[in-house]
Amino acid sequence: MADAARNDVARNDIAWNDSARDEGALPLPAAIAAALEEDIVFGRLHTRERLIEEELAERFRATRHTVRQALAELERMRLIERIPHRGALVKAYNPAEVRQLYALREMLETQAAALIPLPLEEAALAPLRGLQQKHAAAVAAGDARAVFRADLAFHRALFAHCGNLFLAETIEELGQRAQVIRYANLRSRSSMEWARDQHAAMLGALERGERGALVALCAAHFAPAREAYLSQHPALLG
Amino acid sequence: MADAARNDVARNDIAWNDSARDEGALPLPAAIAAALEEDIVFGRLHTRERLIEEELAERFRATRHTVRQALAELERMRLIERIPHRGALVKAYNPAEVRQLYALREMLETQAAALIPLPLEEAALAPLRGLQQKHAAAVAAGDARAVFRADLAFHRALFAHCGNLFLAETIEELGQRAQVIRYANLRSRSSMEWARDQHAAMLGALERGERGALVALCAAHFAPAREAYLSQHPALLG
DNA sequence: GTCAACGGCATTGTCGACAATCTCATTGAC
DNA sequence: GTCAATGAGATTGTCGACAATGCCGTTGAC
Repeated sequence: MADAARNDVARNDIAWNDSARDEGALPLPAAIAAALEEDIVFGRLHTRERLIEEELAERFRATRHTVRQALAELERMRLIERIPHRGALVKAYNPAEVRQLYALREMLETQAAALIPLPLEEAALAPLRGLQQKHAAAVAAGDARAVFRADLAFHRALFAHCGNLFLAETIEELGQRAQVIRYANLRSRSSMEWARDQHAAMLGALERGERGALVALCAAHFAPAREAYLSQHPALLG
Repeated sequence: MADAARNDVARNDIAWNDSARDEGALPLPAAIAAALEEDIVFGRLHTRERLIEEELAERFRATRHTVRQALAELERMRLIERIPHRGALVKAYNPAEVRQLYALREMLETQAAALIPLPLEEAALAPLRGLQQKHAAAVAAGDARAVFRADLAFHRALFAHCGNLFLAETIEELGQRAQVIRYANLRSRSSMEWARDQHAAMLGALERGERGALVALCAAHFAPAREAYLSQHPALLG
C-alpha cells in the first residue's frame, strides 16, 4: 500500500500539466507523447518511473489505445523502455552511457559545424536570428517550457544547413535521447542564459565566417549538461 | 484494372517467400517485419510499392493488428513510409539522399574504426573470425539470404568494439536504412566475393594493429553499392 | 467537351471487450 | 523462520467489429 501512496503523489504532480490540449492540431497520440516528453524533460517523471496505460488514459481523457500509440512513439524516441507484459519505464542511463552519448553528439555536431557553408547567406541567417530572439525572450521570461522548445528549434535550424539530411536527423535524435539527462540544466537560470549567449556567439561566427569558433562552440555547447548529470550520479548507478 | 493486375503479379512474387515462420522464437510482429525486410532488401518489394494490411495479414496468416505492428516496426527502421489513411510505401531515396546517407555512413564508420583498440585482443578476434567464416561459407554456397544476415552480423560485431554503444547503434541503423539501396549488390556473386575479401582484410588489419588500413577499408567498404545505385538511377528521380 | 459534385468501394483507424501475463501478498510445509 | 507454491488483483496484449477516410469512376450541368 506504500506503493499506491507513492503513485498517487506522482500522479498529482503531473496532473498539473494538462498540456496535451495546447498542442493544437497535432494528432492526439503525438500530443500525448509530447506532453509526456515534457514531463520527462522537466523531471516530473523520474528515471525508472513506471508509466501505466490506464492512468495516462484517464489523465488525457483518451482511450488506452491512444495512450499505447503515444508510448510506442516515446519508445521510438528512446525516452522510455517497454518490457513485454510489464509496461513502460522512463529510460535510465549510467555514467558510462552518458559519456558515450555526449561523445557521439560532440563528434557529430563538430562534423556538422564543419560542413555548414560559411559565411552563411543572409537568407538563412535571418530565421536563425528570429529563433535566437525567441529563445532569448523565453529565457528573459523565465518560461522553461518555451526555452526548451526554442532551444530545440534553434539547433534544428542550425544543423539543417550542414547539407546532410541524415546527419541533421541523427543529431536531432541524439539530442532527444539526451533530454532525459539534460533536465537539471533547464531549471537554472544561469545555464539558460549561458545557452542563450552561446547561441548568439554561434550566430556571430556564422555571419563572419569563423569556422574554428563555430566548431568549438558546437563541440562545447552541452558539456555543462553532461558534467551536471555526472556530478549528481555516483559511479555505481545511473 | 491495370493496377489490380500489377498488384497480383507483385503478390505472387512475394508469396514464394513464406519466411515468417522460420524466424523461430521471434514474436510474430517481429517475424513479419523481418520477412518484409528481406522482401525489401532482395527487391521482391520495389521502391514506392504499396503494402496493404489485409493482403499481408492473409499472407502471414495473422490478424491485421499484428501486421500493423510489423509495419510500425518497419516504419521505425525507416524502410517504409506511412501516410495517414493512405497506407505504407516502400521508401524511396533520390540520388542526393543516397549520397548524403553514404557520406554519413562513411564518416561514422571511419570514426568508429579509429576508436577500435588495436591490435584487437584474441578473445575479441575469435568471434569475428567465426562470423567471417560464416559469411564466406554463405558466399560459397551462393545463399544470398545467409550472406545478408552474415554480413550484418560481422559489421555489428566489428563496430561493437569501438567503445561507444551509441555510435555502434547509429551505424547499424544507418546500415538498415541503406538496405533499400543495397540490394542490387547482393545479387552479384562478384560483389559478394569482394565483400568477403574485404572482411578478411579487416581481420588482418585488426590482428596486426594496422590502423590506417582498417580505417581505409571501413571507409571504402560500401562505395560499390552507392555507385551501383547511382548509376542505375538517373538524376531526376530516385 | 470540361469540370465539379456525388457516391461506391477499398483501405486504414479506433473502439470496447476479453484473454494472457505478471506481481505480490498469503498460505502452508518443513 | 524460511521458502516455495498458490491465487487474486492489477496491468498489458489481442481480437473482431465498426467508423472514418481517401481514391476514383460516374454523373450531370453548362
